[in-house]
Amino acid sequence: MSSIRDVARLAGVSVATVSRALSMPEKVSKESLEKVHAAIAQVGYKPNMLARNFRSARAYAVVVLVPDIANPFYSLFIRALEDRAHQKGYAVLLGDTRGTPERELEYIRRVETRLADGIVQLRPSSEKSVNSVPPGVPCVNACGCEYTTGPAIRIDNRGAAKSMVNYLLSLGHKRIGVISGLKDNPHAIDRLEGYKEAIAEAGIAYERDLIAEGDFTMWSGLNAAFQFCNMKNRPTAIFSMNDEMAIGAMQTFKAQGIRIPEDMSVTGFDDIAYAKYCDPSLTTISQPAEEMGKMAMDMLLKIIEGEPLGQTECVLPTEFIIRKSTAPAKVS
Amino acid sequence: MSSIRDVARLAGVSVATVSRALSMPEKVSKESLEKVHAAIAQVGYKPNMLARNFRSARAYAVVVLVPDIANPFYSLFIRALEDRAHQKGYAVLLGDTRGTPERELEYIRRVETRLADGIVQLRPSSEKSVNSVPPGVPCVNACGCEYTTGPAIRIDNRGAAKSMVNYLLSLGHKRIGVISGLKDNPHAIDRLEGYKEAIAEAGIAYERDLIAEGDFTMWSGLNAAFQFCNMKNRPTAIFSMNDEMAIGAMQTFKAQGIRIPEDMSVTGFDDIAYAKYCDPSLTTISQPAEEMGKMAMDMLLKIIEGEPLGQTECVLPTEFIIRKSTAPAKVS
DNA sequence: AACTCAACTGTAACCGATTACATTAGATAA
DNA sequence: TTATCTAATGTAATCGGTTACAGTTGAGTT
Repeated sequence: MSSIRDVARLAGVSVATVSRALSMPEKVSKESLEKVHAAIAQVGYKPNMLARNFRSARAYAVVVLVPDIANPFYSLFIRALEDRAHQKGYAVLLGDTRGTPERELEYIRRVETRLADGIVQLRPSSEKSVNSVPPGVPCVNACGCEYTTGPAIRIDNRGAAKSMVNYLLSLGHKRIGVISGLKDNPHAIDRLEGYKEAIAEAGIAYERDLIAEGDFTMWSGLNAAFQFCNMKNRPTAIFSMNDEMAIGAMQTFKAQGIRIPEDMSVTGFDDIAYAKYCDPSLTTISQPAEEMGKMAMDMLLKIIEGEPLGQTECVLPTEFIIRKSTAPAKVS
Repeated sequence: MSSIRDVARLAGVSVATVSRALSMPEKVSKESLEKVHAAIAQVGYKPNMLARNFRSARAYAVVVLVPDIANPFYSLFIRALEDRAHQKGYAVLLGDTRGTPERELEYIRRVETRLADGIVQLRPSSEKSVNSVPPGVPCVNACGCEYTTGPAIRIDNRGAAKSMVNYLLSLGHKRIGVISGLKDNPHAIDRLEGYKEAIAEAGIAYERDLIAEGDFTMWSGLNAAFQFCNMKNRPTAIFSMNDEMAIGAMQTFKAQGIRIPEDMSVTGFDDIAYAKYCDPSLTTISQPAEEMGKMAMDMLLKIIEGEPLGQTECVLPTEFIIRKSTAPAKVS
């Protein structure tokens, strides 16, 4: 493999001239430039970026810590993140943690050992979080919650949940079931707050039985729905904390002969691609996944490059999307 | 930031001893080991992996070139790939190409400039492919086609397609429509071959009108289905070349009052998570995405580390999954 | 006592780029 | 003519590890 010295020798110039020809050509005479380019072409020289990065003490790479890349909301976010990173000359190291603290730590260590310059965390980290990112490690939280500390890009989970529940209330629903994420998941906490606020303002008492716990997978939504099917006093609407669980729940309801939306309204959260095409299409909240990905990357790069960031927290607007899975409550 | 020399000075040993204490502790005396570890703890030393990688001329990273990470089949594959890479101490650089040749080239260049040690290509590269990976760049093709050159992990697309069409034929269907990928997509080519073989063996003539072209997105499947709805002599079954298009097509059919599977059987390909939960659940072919991800990584690492690989092409078995979207043809 | 050997340690070269600093040549000004 | 300046170039240090090689020590052998 040819190095800058081979090129210099062949071109009859010094290594400094070759280096300058590549990074600041305006400082090099036309003749030298030509000789250098000819030599580069002749030996097929490709600069060793590993050496360059080592010298500049920058990896030009960032880690994206994600609980599960197969989750469509995350993959949309990551696609936008990668796009922006690429524009800025950074690589994206995929860190699929599968929710295990060890793997999170290993990826955080990658930054400490200089293999990456910073981290975008998609895992919702709360105060209670075990592995907090050590100080000095550039980090941006995306998809965080209200209690997230440090730079963050997020949505108003509580407000969005509240508006969704208010919508169901406005359709005449009085008993509204919830399919939640894991109890200690910060998103689940914030969204449940929104639910509680909405029903409280409508003068409806909070019933613990109406909350079914899932884990954001379709399968868990499918199971959670059974809890409602077998109830003596069944809710007439379900607020699911993401689309996948809502889609799973709709399968269960349909299989049990419960029609959607005639007998049961179902709502989701995220607006994944499939929400539009499932049967019936899903009323949901759209998160600006791509916008969030871009902003998270921009914010992280500012931190890495030592630029001041205007605001450390950025709350992006959500969009309310009404489709066919919701209808007015039947008058009984 | 502390370097190995700081640690050596503090511990009262040489840099070589510190280095050895970390990478081959059995070669270092107990006393030195203790002094070194104490010094490391005291100054909070973290080795600079950028320097290590530079010295060893290895990035310990691989690029995964993927047309679209938001595609659920790809994200499953990548999750398994990342898992294996992580086990072996390699990072995964995400290269979402969005199908543009420039971005493919830029990621290939990352390997040439030593920022990565090899490439796993998910983009189906055929002979005609514009940007072939230059010789000397370790590369494994995953999800390739029959004409893929070089090391490859793939499935028998033609055989799988043929068995699916044979199944539809066995249900009594005579007119079987196809929702294809883009005409020049290698998967689409192989799978169409399988379709043609199956109907030819059943003595059915190939009709160009029965082939609708999509692009593997749900939206394109939705559109393609209209082509069949408006036909005077409608097919009674549709072989879609992936699940997403099949799901899109089912939406169209249902919206047009065509019942599935009573009036129309629909089949998919890939067995993505939604295939099981959509309505009706989809008869499809399951690709071993995770197995493929692992094998692709193993194969690439062998190439990178110069080990001989037994076979350069590995064809993995698919699984035929019958669900509720297919039924016998109505006797007319 | 002299020799051999193993275990451990230290010195310094090395990887391939970048870049501070020194040097040279040629143009311009005094 | 000499001083001054600019543009172009070269020399060599540098980044932080790894590792070849040489050296030291002490135990075991003859």
